[in-house]
Amino acid sequence: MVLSIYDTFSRAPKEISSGNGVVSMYCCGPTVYRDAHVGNLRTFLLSDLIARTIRLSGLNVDMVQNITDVGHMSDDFQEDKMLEQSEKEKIDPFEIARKYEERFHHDLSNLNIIPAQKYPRASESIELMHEMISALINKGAAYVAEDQCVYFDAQSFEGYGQISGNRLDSLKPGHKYEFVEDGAKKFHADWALWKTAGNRKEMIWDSPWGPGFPGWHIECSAMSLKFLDSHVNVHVGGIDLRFPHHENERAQSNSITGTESVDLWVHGEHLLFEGRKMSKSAGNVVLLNDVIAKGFDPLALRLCFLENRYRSQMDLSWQSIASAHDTIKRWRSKIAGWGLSNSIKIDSTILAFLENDLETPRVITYLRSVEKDSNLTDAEKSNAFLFADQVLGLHLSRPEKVKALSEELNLLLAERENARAAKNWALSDELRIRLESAGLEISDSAAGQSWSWR
RNA sequence: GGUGGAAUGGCCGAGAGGCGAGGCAAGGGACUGCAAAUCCCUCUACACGGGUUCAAAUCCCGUUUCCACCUCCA
Repeated sequence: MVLSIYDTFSRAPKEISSGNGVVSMYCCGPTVYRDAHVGNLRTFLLSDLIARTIRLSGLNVDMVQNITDVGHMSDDFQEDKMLEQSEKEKIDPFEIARKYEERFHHDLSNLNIIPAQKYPRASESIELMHEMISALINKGAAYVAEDQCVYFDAQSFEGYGQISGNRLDSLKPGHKYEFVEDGAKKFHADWALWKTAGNRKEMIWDSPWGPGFPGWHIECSAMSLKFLDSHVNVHVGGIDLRFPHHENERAQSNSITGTESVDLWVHGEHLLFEGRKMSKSAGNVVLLNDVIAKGFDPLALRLCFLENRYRSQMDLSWQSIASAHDTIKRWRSKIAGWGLSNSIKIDSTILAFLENDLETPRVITYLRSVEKDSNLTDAEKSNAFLFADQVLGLHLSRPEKVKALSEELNLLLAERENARAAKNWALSDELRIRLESAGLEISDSAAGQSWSWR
């Protein structure tokens, strides 16, 4: 068996394909002008789940994720997101890019996401894009307009819109935004491959069409074809990218290769936070660092995502993160008690759930039932959890990290032990409150007082 | 207007023709000096109207509501 995933293009589950036992994957990466929020991270986790499941089935994965550090325009179409942020922070745009790129990798690591093989940067792939744009012009799929920009000719690509279901003739120009007819494009659905510099002074490159900068969609085509040998087995991205980004990417890539360049399009649904879309204006943008700052294990967020289907919108809340945090803690402690084995046996039930369109919610439910099943031995329970954890990635075999206690807390603990020995309950309770507010969890049993970090 | 989804108990959410997931919250109990943690128990739902079927939350038709995308949002 191999993994089947729902394919947006054919609207049905489809088995993943591979060449020589290696599955090529491309995942649309971040635009590094700000921190990734937990919604972005959900999509990045999706590619990790796919890659881990593929590996569990015995195949290899070659994954590429781009870093967009130029060409992604702000909502008003006027300014590059990078330059806008550069203006705000008074830092060079490339420094901005490296800063947020670094933080992006840090977030991935905190979420226990296995790194891709390559993270090519748009700003370092300009030559690649030039080559592709030239090739598209030669094939008659793109044209240089009067405004010195190069546009893709949407009508040249038969089957434009098949991923999203949109049709060129029913796409209304400018429905969402006020449509500004600049006269340069031949058709309203055409998009820019290369934009002329105009007044722009930073982040511009020379090109056969004059100084300028690349459009957003061309980078993914250029990088995916270059670094994955002209064919992508699995393409991953957020649902919002289905149209127009992936539609345009497909048109570009297929025009170059003359074939269907992507086998399987996977889209992750969006995340709401406490019932609302995360947005700056709503003030409910949550970062992984916010989760960590509240004292939660970042992997609690991972568990929250795993408990929901990747294709469903989900509603995240602080309560669900807190609950996931406790669950992971309990599992780690139980697994430590059951004992770890150095050889993990295949659990075909779990594998079947995963290979059937990444049914991680079922895996979690199954694990909860294993946890409670008194007919299973400790070794069997431990094996089920550790097998699943190869994909779940919750570090379930890791003993709870023990932060060193400060001297002050040590003294308080000793003091409380004495108070308990003297049956001075009032003092003992008061000390417990102080210890708990410092983040400790105190438990008393016949064996005496013990503690752990919350 | 076009396109892609969704509607399940106080909340979050799996399930996709038959035997009522699970979690959180709440209430009760065990344990405890009292707690915390843990364990046990309780609480029972599928938007509306038709249809198909022995049987529908699940399939079909219609309605309503919600979300997303519509030309540079993960």
